[in-house]
Amino acid sequence: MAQSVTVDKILDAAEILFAEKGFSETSLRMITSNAGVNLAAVNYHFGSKNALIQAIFSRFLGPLTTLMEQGMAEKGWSQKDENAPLLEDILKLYTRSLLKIPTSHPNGVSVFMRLMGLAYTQSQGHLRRYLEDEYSRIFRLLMHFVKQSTPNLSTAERFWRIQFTMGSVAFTMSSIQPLTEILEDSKKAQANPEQVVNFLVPYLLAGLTSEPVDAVAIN
Amino acid sequence: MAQSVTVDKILDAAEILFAEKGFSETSLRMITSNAGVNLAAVNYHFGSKNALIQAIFSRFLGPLTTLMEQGMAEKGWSQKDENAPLLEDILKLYTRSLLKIPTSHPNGVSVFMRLMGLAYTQSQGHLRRYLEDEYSRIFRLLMHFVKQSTPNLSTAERFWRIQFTMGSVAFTMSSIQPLTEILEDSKKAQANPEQVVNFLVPYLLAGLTSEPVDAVAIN
DNA sequence: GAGTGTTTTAAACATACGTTTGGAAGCTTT
DNA sequence: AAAGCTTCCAAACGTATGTTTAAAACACTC
Repeated sequence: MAQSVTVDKILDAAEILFAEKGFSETSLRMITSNAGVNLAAVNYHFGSKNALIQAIFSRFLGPLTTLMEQGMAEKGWSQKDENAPLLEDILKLYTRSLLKIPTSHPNGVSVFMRLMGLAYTQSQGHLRRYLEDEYSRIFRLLMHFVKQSTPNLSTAERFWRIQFTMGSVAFTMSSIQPLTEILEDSKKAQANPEQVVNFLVPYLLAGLTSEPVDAVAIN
Repeated sequence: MAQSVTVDKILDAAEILFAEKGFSETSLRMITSNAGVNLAAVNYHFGSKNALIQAIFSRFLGPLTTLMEQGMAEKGWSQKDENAPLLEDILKLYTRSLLKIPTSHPNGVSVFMRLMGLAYTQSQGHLRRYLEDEYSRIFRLLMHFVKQSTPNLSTAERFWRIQFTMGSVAFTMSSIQPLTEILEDSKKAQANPEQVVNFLVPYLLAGLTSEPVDAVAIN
């Protein structure tokens, strides 16, 4: 199980293919032939296709959560603390952490951004369970801060605004732009991740902090 | 090819299953057994699984585009017109049209909202081609109005803001909430489509109309 | 009610998939 | 260099999939 060359070749190839085509639409034969390894290698090294999918997610979700926890610690955020962080800082913590990963990562940011989006939309039961088991703690913590920093929102409106926000993020991450090729400007708007995040954060912030529709909650 | 009972039973069952599990994850055997028809019925009536998928999309995309074109006509919007419609009205036209469909539709709004989301995220080549062929006209028209009504945005920033917006919409429509079950409040926030749209439109509007990051473009 | 076209049915077909197998090849340790 | 472990490989396995077939059942016209 030690970091073999084959394991990495499989991970690199699978990551790209999954991001391009989705999980069910990508076969082990495509992956192994792209990776230049034997078909049986996946089952030998990972056990199953599902386990491979999970391995791919932990390869970047591990570093991501580490970076975010470090960031929270540096800023002195704590669950106990009464003072809420600024919403803008929460968003920035997330996006900055995301942008920090790829230096060590073979396939660039956009690939696992797209994977992140797939994790939401492809309903793969095993993946959902795995992600909940492994990463729900940091997710809940983040949500705690969001809740703290938006006290003027009703529970329902906050829930939906978070939903909308995650939608933007997840979708933006699908840089493959399935339908949106129709937009004539899609070629002009080059997909430099940092630039995109520059646009994204203010956009989200405006939506999240806009005047509530609901009656203000006591919370 | 006339509207047979079998055809409708297949469409109704397939719609729900596709929305729940995705296209590749739903087999013709699931569909036909849920619909209570013979396995061969799909190929007999539709020709192929892909054709069935397309048929499902035209069943609600047809009415949707009709409603939107009617709405545009009523408001007197025209491609030639110099006066841009309000961004808010564009969004409302879309969401209101969406909410108007289900009266005639067997499976409620949220099902084809979810399908709409799938259309973006599942990259099914044939679907993309089909949607582009059939519905790119109305889509481009809509984008024309959006461009008109946001003259202060640079091409790049407008592109990305539209991208973010479509992400929110597509994702919101996936009401199955894969990962978001983690949000404790997900049960409290009942998914009444009209209420969701009430939250959604102002949220999107705030993001779209917020102060540009880019230098203002001449356009 | 015989004849004609349409729809339904059970069965089979071909193919692609994830997984397993048993032996060969490659290392490392002795 | 033999032994023991790990990794690789070609082949096969079982299963599930979309699709096709040919006959049966049905519906309707004349």
